Amino acid sequence: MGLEGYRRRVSESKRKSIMEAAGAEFQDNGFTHAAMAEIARKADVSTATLYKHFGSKEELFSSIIEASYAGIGIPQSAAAEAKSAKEALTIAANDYLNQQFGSGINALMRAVISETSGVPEVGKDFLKRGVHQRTKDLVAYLDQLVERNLLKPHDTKASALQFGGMVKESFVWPAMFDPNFKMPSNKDAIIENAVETFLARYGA
Amino acid sequence: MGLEGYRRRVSESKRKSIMEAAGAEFQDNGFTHAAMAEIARKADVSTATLYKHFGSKEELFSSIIEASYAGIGIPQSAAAEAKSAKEALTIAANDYLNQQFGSGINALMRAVISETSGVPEVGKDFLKRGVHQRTKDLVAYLDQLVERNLLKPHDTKASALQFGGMVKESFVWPAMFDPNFKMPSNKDAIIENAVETFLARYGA
Amino acid sequence: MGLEGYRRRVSESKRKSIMEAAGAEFQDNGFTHAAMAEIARKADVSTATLYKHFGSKEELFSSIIEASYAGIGIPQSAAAEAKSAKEALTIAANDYLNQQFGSGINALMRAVISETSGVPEVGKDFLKRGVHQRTKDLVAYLDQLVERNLLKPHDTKASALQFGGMVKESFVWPAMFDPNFKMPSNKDAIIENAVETFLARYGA
Amino acid sequence: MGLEGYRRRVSESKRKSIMEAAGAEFQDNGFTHAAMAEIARKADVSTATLYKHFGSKEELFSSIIEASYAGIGIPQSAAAEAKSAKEALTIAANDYLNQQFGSGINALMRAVISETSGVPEVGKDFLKRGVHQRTKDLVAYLDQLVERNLLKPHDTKASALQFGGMVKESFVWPAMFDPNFKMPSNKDAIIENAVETFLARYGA
DNA sequence: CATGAATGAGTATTCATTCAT
DNA sequence: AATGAATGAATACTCATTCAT
Repeated sequence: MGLEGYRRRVSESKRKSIMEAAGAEFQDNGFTHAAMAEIARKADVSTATLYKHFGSKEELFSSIIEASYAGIGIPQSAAAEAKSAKEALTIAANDYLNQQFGSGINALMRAVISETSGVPEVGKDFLKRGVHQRTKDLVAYLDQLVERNLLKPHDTKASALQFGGMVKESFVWPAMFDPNFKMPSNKDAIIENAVETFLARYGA
Repeated sequence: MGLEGYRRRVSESKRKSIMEAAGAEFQDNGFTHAAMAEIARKADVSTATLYKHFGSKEELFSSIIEASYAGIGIPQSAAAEAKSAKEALTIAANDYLNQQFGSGINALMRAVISETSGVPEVGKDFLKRGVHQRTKDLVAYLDQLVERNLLKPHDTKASALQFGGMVKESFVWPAMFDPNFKMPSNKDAIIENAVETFLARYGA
Repeated sequence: MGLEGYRRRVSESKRKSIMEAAGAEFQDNGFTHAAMAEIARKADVSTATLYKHFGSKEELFSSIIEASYAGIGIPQSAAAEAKSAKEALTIAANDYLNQQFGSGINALMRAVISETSGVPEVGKDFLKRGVHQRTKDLVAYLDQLVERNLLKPHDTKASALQFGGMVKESFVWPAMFDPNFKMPSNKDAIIENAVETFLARYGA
Repeated sequence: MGLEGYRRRVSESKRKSIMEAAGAEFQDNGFTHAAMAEIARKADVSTATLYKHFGSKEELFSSIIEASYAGIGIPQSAAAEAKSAKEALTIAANDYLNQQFGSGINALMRAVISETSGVPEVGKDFLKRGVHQRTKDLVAYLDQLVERNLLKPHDTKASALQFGGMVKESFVWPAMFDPNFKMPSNKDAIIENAVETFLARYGA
């Protein structure tokens, strides 16, 4: 019984270090230019071990993408606790951006977009499980605010896209074209401004 | 004299056919997976001729990108002629989307984003001469509307980004992840909704 | 005592299942393309156990080849009991072909031939213990027929090769180049014809 | 016009050296263990040039096989000029063996047999265009001898196989299992013996 | 000026064998 | 004695770019 446990521990540790190495490599070089040998080297395993864990480069990439979804989402409790719609929306925007910029998701998005011509499923999958899922989270978040009468009743599916679009435009979009993009110093002002436009129409 | 003229014409005709071939190839396959040999074949020239005209794949790509900017922009006259801010904004949004989807710019954007890790200049250049330029156009457009008192005086640099973000979110962003993305049937409603949110804050 | 016996039985049973799995794999895929991991999987043992029993792929292959010799040979009694040389030779030819096609020897022969460049000993061994041995059997068989005055006295070492060659030419040789080779419908006629040519010279 | 001619000459010379190198490599190592990089090295070209000439390893192999057929066959004139059936058959057997052993066909046959499990078409093709073709040549040869009344009228399709089988048995068959197989010193006696058995039945 | 054959560097994947438990 | 995870060496094929004519 110690044997199995030992093996599992070792195996999981290797798997983890592979995923870390692969995440870094894919973020740095995109899918096509990432090299399996380099990932193996970074993870300190042989290429054969790499292939034992992940049957192909595509499979490894998918795992990385999938892992990047995990733990993402706006904590819905924030909507319940915020004192005002403005506060709630500011929190949501900041959470979103922190996740986007903190977990290398920007770079992964670029990698996914790169492969979209060649392997459309990857892009569609990402859209569904990543992008759309986050929008749904935001919709639920807004629904709470409506329920608390902090926002007017309205089509939150549409307004969530508007709010998301306004926030992305100044941060995520430029980051797609510039890997060295840094958060602008007036980040808070931009967010506040977007919140105000949103509230001008949907505020209670 | 006549000889030179002949040569120039031949050369320009080759250059043109190369650019057409390259544009198609880059749109179809992205930068990395586009093959110089295939571009030469499509353009009916030798690879050596290709390299006589464009020193490298990157240079050829940049030329394609640059050409894609030309003829792009919202006709500013529309702002002057529109009867209402609503009409003007609706026209602007539609013009933007028609250009984006009609000239293969979506596919080129994906290609640019793909190469951003490897060749950051291309991305920055695109951002500056493509994305930002179009935003500036929109700012000028909004300024006209302010001047005509169809919009409140306000920071049009900020509001242009908000309007652009709301429009892109539902159309351009999904297209980045799905090369087969088609305009949704409720396109007009989405645009109208964005316009209304915009006017809720900035309308005169 | 009981423990040892148990262990031996288990070990022998594993060895047997390994050999069965290996035989099938080598026949299907030849030596080079047979995979040790697949043999282990089929035999339901670990690769390490496989290597405990057979030190290397070559050794395992040799064991398979060796086992394929066992039980092969023309029952010499047939020569004593046959009423005529014709009958005896027909029986010999049929026995030979039944063994060749019935025990997967054709496929193993292909496998041996494949490895002859890389591992010449395997080929030589097969030649000596397989091919030549069967010729010797046939020589002894013919000698009996000579002794019974059903054949003229003659150099049976030479004539055995001639008879074997005539039989192989139409059956074994094509099977070497075609793994799906099926016995032709006129098999009996071909054998009879070979027997007659043989008897034209060596018949009593 | 000199340009095209020059290029063709260079190209053909490269192609020739590739085929020589490939022939040697395939003969030495069989198909699977032959390495494209090694062939390129031997031929003093880059691997890319190799692939310009031959699209894949399989294609290269097929070309080698095909080339090995060319120039093979018994000169039919020998049948017309020989004074006796014995002389004609002896010539035929010797021609056959000289070609078989002189042009590396033995080694190529081993290579073909090796790939038969994995790629059955290669084996079938070889059987049809190599083995069967040579048998047909022999049939035509025998038919001439029948016409000249040096052989009895008979089924030459069947007898050709018998003669071929007797000759192969002592020379080609052992060579399949032993790459270092050398012609035995009593080669002439073996051939003579086969001829005599043949003539015992089919001689005029 | 145009050609296209040649280059060489770069990469995903497989498999016999070993070794810590 | 048995396991199965880990190894590392080996290999076909592609593509941007150059150069002799």
